[in-house]
Amino acid sequence: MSTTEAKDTGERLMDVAERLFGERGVGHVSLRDITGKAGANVAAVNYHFGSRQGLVDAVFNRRMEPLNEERIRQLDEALAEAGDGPPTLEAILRAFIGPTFVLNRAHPEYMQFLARLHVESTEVEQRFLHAGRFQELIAKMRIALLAVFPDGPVGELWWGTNFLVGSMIHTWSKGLDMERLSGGAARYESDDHVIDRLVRFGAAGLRKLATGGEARS
Amino acid sequence: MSTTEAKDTGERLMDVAERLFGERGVGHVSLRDITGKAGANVAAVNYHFGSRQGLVDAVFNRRMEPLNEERIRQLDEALAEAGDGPPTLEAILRAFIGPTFVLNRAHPEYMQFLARLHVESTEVEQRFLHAGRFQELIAKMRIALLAVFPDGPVGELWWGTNFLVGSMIHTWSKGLDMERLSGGAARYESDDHVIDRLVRFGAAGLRKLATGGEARS
DNA sequence: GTCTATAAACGGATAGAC
DNA sequence: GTCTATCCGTTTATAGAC
Repeated sequence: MSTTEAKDTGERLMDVAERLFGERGVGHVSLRDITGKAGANVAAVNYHFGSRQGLVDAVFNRRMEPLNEERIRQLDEALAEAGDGPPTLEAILRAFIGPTFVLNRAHPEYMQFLARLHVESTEVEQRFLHAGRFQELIAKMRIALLAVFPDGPVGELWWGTNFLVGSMIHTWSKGLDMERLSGGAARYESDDHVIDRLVRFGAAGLRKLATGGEARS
Repeated sequence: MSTTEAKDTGERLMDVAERLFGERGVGHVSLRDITGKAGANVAAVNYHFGSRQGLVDAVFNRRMEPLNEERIRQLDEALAEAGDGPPTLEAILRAFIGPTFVLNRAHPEYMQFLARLHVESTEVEQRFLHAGRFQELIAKMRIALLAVFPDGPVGELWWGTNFLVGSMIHTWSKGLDMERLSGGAARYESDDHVIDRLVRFGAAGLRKLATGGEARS
C-alpha cells in the first residue's frame, strides 16, 4: 500500500469510477469512460468486478464500513464520557455528522457519489440501510437520542433526524460550491466550521421539535 | 381542461414521464418506456417536444412557475401583514416551504422528479436557478430574512437556508415513505403537520446560526 | 491479467406513408 | 397528428488470443 509501486488496475478503476460517479452521477458514466481514463481495457471491469453493478458496489463498500465504524466509535466515546448521565445532543450529532466531512476532505468525490447514489435509484436505499454497519449506527443513535430526550416523542425525533440527514446530504453535494452559489457570502472556511454549523442548526431544530413548541404563522 | 374529453397526447406524455422520472430517476427512463405506457408512439415525443431533453424541460416547466408564483405571493402577503415591522421568521419559511408540499399532495411525482433532477445532473442546477421566477423568489427571501435579522451575518443565513433546502428536498423524496422507514414511529399525518415540523425545525436552526451561539462538544 | 474483436441489445432520432 | 420501419451510435458483456 505505502510502497512506491503503482496501484493495481482494480484500485485505479475504483478511483476513476468514484470520481466520475461523483461528478456526473452514477447513471451517466459508461464503462468506456472509466476504463479509458484509468488506462485499462473495457474488459478489465468484468474481469475484476464481474459487472458494472459490481464496480458500483465495490466503490460504495470501500469506504462505507470504515466511515460507519468511526461514527460508532465517536458515539460510544460520547456515551462513555457522559458516564451515568446523558451525553450532550451536540456530541451525538457531531459523532454522526463529523466523520462524513472528515472523509469529505480526503475524498470529496466519494461523498458526492453517495449523495447522487442516494437519490438516483430507489433500490439503492436498501443497500444504504443494510450495508456497512448502518443498522448498528442507527440503533446506537436511537439509544443516545432517547437518553437526551427521555420523554421525547419518538416520531418527532425521527422527523428531526431525517431533516438533518437531508441537510447533511445536500451539503455533501453542494457545500464546496456554496461560496460560488452565494456570490461569496457563504464561505467554506473549513470542514470544522461546516460541521459546527450543521451541529448547531440540527441541535436547535431537534430541541424545538422534541419539546413541542408550536409554529407561529 | 375540465371537460370529459381525453387529454391529448402531449399531456399524456408529460404525465407518464413525470411519474416515471420521479419513480426511477430522469436518467433511468427511456422514451420507449414513456411512449409505451402513454399509449403513444416513439415518434410522438419528437413530434411534440423535439427531443428527449425537450420533454424533460416541458415536465419541469409545467409546474415550476405556478409554484414559485404562489411562494412569492405568500411571501408578499407575509411582508404586507407585518406592516412596517419585520415579518415573523416562521411566516417567511412557511411561504417558502408550504406551497411545495401543497403541490406534493396533488402531484407527488413532480416533487420526487424535482428532487432527483436536482442531484442527478450538474448542468440542471443552472436551469433551477434561472427558470420559473426563481431569482425573484430568492431576492424576496433575502429581503425578508434581512428584515428579521438586520444584523445577521449574511453568510450564516445562507448556510442555514441551504440546510433547510436540503431538509425540504430530502422530505420531498422520502417523506411519504417515512412511516415505513421508521417502523411506524414517524407518521405522515398531513401536509400541514410536515410543513409545521419543517418550519419549526428550520426557524430554530436559523435563529441559532444567526445569533451566533457556539457549538458545545 | 490484459488485450482485440465481436456479440447482442438498447438508446434517441428521423423519413415517409397514412 | 400518428403510425411503421429503419438508421446509426452506444452500451454491457463475453470469447478467445497472447
